[in-house]
Amino acid sequence: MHSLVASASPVTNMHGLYLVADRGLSATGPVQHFAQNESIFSEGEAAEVFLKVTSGMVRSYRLLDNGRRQLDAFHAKGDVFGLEFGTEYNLSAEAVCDCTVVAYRLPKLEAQATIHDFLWQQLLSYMASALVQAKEHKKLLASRSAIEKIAGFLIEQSRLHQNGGVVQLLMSRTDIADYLGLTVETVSRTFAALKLLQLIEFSTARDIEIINADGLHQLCR
Amino acid sequence: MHSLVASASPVTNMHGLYLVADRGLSATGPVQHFAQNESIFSEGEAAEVFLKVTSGMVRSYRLLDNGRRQLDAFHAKGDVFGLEFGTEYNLSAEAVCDCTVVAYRLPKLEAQATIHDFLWQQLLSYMASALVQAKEHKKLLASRSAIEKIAGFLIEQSRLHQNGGVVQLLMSRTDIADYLGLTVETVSRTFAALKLLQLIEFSTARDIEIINADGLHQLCR
DNA sequence: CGCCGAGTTGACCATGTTCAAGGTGGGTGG
DNA sequence: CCACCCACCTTGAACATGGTCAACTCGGCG
Repeated sequence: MHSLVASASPVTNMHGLYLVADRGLSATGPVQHFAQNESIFSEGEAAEVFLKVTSGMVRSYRLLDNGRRQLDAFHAKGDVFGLEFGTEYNLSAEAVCDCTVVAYRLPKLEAQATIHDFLWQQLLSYMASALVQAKEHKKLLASRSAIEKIAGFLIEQSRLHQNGGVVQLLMSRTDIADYLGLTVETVSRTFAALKLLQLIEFSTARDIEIINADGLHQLCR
Repeated sequence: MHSLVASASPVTNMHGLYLVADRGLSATGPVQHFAQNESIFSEGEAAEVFLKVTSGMVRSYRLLDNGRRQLDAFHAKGDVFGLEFGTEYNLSAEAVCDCTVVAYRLPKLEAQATIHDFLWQQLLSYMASALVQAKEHKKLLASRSAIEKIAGFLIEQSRLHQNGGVVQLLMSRTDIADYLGLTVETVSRTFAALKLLQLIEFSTARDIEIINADGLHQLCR
């Protein structure tokens, strides 16, 4: 389903909607580079552009009054982020690792009449991708145990960053914790538990080898 | 923000997008009625139409292999649901209480060229609403304690179903539990705790009077 | 070498789940 | 009209899980 939405060639479905890839949008400038942990935009800033990841990974998050941080999403290559429906960004975005992004600007209000069908389709496609991602994330957040969340998270990541059976995690344990609503300690312990169960293997903390994919799937149901 | 998206008159924002209410869609038939707990559609069925609530409330949910149920959303009057980007519904939908809905069908593939701008805007608006709702839901699911979740849930509900300071909950404790990733027992105990803290009051389980709204807001941060 | 951030591990404690039992209220049938 | 039922809600006690606090390891880097 996700691949459908992100597909480069037009595809259709029962509702008759085409979902297409980049057409009708022009970048506002060259590709921008951001160093690890560098801020891309912050909550409350004027949302003048939206962005697409061309390499690396971006996290968008919200800081709560109580000092906790909630990660809303990880954005990998090809993902669009910062597309807002208010005048300001309602999340902050930072580079998870060194990364590059392109910025886009929508046609101005007065030019709205000239927005073409394929641009609407384009926007709709971005929204649909975001919605699918949000639903996946909700599935993880609603799990009742840490082991289900981490198993689900690893499966999610393995779909994106699989290099010959090894999943390259670009984010820190803290990032994972804030994404799943857990603490760093629990994340760490749960990775250890999965290793004990012989479902995964790892020498370095961020290169996870999936030994038993079926077992992982069983956990996250 | 939510009100912006659902607004009946066109509004604009920094990105220059109009978000509009119903235009360009025709219902496939008369308003349909569903009795409490009646199924509207099920996961896996062909997604031939999408629907809008005209009265009452609908829940969409997913059943997991382990027997648990995850509520994806409550849909109140005006909310659109069942708008899929695959050929089948990926959730099931049921009436929370007696309710009425209208069904819509998108123009067929061959007629796609005739989809007008305002229809694209319309669809985009639905997607945006769904995305905003999903983000709110994620905020609740990521909370670390039951009391934060319930407080946030009550605030969410009070924005929809406030009748003179009293929030009318249309759904059961079980529904709330499955929506927040808790057990019925915890939901019940947490309502009792909020009552003890003098933040809410209730004689019947589903008519919740909010005594101290500020206190509730403080809890969910 | 020493520092520092990231990750891990342990012990203790708070919170939520589980299992079990009891209330409560609306609806039905005698 | 009352008695009964059943679904829904509440409450209690024991237990499991994850959070908290603290110490320790590891690897990179000046």
